[in-house]
Amino acid sequence: MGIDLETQLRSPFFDKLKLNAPLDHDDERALRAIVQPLKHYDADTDIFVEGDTPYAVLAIMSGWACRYKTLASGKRQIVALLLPGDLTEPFGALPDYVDYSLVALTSVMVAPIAPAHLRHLAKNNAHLESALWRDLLMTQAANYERMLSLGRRTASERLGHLFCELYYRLKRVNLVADGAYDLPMVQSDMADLLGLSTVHVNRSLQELRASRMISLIGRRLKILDLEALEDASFFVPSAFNLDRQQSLGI
Amino acid sequence: MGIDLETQLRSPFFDKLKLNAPLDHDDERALRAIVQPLKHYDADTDIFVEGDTPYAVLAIMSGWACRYKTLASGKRQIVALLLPGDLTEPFGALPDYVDYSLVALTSVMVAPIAPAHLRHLAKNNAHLESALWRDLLMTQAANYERMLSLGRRTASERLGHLFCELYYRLKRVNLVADGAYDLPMVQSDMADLLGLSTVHVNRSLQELRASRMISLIGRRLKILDLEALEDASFFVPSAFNLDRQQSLGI
DNA sequence: CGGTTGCTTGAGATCCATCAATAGGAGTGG
DNA sequence: CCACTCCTATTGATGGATCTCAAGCAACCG
Repeated sequence: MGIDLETQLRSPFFDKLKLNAPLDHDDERALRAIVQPLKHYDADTDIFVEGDTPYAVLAIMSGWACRYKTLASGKRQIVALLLPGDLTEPFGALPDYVDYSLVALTSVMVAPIAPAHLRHLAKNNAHLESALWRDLLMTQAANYERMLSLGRRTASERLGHLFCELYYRLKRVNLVADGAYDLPMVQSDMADLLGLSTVHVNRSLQELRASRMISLIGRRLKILDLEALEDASFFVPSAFNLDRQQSLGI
Repeated sequence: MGIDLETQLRSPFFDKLKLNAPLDHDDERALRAIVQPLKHYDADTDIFVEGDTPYAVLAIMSGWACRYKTLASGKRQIVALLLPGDLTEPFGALPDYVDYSLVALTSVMVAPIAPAHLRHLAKNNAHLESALWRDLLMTQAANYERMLSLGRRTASERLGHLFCELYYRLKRVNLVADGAYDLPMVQSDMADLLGLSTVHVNRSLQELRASRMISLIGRRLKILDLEALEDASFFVPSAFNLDRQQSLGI
């Protein structure tokens, strides 16, 4: 219950929930009470792998992680990017075993939470319940958008769309400054996320740079012309912003 | 409360939930009590379209529907197939508006359910709660598999994988007889689902027929060699069967 | 019957993958 | 501080998977 934990929990996870429903200090305290001691994972280490039984739902406190699946042929597909504030699983349940792997893309701090505790909390706190469901719906919406990218967008559209998505998701948790954010992925990661080859990611990246919509130097991505990028990649911000009202559909 | 409604609700939706947790007649009755009058949609009619506010979570009682998104360029991507027993949305929440459309692929009967009622029911019935969450996890698993297909499987692998997926999903609700099931999709639907062109779906279909793994005549698909088809399309049944135990991960 | 819808086939174009090689850091050890 | 290695980014050349365009054909239907 020290300042340390409080500071860390206050950060992205609770902040993001607060965008979904009016939560006050009591809600925050209730949530904090069920968080287990934070855990740390080094970059490029597995959090769990295919076949594991997850020990808790993890709230990402800092750093990036991703969920991926592999084919027997060796091909890899990243199916979700987990950013600060994200939950690794739906808040109310844990599978007995997972059919995918979770890996830390950077050094990561996570807050393990027992889904049974979260469900219990939600049962007695309508605002929190609403916020958690809303978060789940947004995650689903992002999944559908990714399918649309994989199935129907061209390579540079996929890249552009990804950068827009990250822009909005990171802005929600205050990780965007001056239109720029850290992008701790190598090109082969982007390839596995977007269903492309590394070489082609490289070339598409150059297109986006050439048309002056983004700059990517080191691990820093800057969006130079958001509107143009959105148009070019068929990005619709509203597809991610489900939180128009506070109601939860009776 | 007539026999009619009882018979229909007993069918796929409740049956599928029963596979996830031990539910008895009382659970069934409680569930039936919150179902609103069934609604019917003709084939090829919209259930709702982008921008609509959904009036309820719909349990598909019979027939097929699908969720799709479109790009400004006109390209279409089906992001989910909704089969008998499926819920159109996560059981606990409804978005204020949807960024996709829902269309009936065949004549469809749906049971509208208010998520607030479903949540309330779940709060007082641990088995039902468990079954609903488990169902949600399975839906998620199917989504991840679809991403893997779209990103990393070849055309005929995608088709083969789809037929395996449908085989297992339909078997759960007793819609498979003698290794065969009705497939009420035209080739352009499959194309939009798998991120391919209609022409290429046609050609890949011929490959699968030539290798004697399936037969597709009229709207009836028969799996001739399940094992071969699974191997050829990197299908892993366990990726869809999350229901190994009855626990729900504390 | 004419019209529509879905399936099939051919030919050519395009996007993207694969293979292979080079180059630029960043770290490491001597 | 240099030699070495590893990792990532980059570039070129080639091939292949898939798309697009276009046409023909069968089944169905009012």
